[in-house]
Amino acid sequence: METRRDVFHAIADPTRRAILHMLAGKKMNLNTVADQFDISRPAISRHIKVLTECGMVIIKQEGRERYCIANPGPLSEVETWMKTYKAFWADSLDALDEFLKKQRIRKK
Amino acid sequence: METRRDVFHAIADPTRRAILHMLAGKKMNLNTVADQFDISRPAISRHIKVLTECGMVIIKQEGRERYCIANPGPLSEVETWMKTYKAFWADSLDALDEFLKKQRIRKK
DNA sequence: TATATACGTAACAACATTGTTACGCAAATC
DNA sequence: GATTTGCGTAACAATGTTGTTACGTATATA
Repeated sequence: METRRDVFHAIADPTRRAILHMLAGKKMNLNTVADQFDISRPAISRHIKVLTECGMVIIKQEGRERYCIANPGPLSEVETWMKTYKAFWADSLDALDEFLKKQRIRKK
Repeated sequence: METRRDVFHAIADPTRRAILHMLAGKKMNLNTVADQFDISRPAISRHIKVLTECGMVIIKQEGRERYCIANPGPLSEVETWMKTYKAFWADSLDALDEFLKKQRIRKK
């Protein structure tokens, strides 16, 4: 049991994915982001904090404004993880296939 | 605030990723999986339940044994999600680039 | 200088997650 | 039939997460 703040954890939350969605293509400041959601600004603030902690969002301070800029970079970790096991999983899929075939036969 | 049991949530936990790692390439029954971890069998049981709920693991009952088979299929959702925003994120990267350039200039 | 704006953050409540032990039940084995 | 094995699950404690309101602080503006 420990606090986990990596990319996998960051993108696990639908609100955070929605925030990333909004930031994709245009930088926005926090209040503009918060206006699009029904939840409070502090809640959004902490979601964005989680995103910055794993590098998915970078904050650009400009006077009293803080622009949020999406950074897909850390997603490569997720991509790598998926790629790494795809070859192994192919074997699993064989086993799964075999299993499903047997099931189909049983149902006949 | 709601219970979320999708692929994103499933792979967010390192223990579950480790379980998927173990299952990649060979089906195993629950006790065999649990033996590899320091945490209790019921805990593993529930992790696997989360994985089955999102389709990442499929259970093949054989007598009193229940083989766990990894299924990478649902990961396509993650892949699709990443691909969808890559084009948009390119723009974000431009903004990020610009920001970093300005920072570099400032530091001179 | 007074005020509005754009945040961060502390303090709290509600709920989710993750672990534990204890128990139950069905399949295999004796 | 009694025991062992493989597993699910209930009940509980500890901790994490996510939301809220209330407040503080720095920057822009009147």
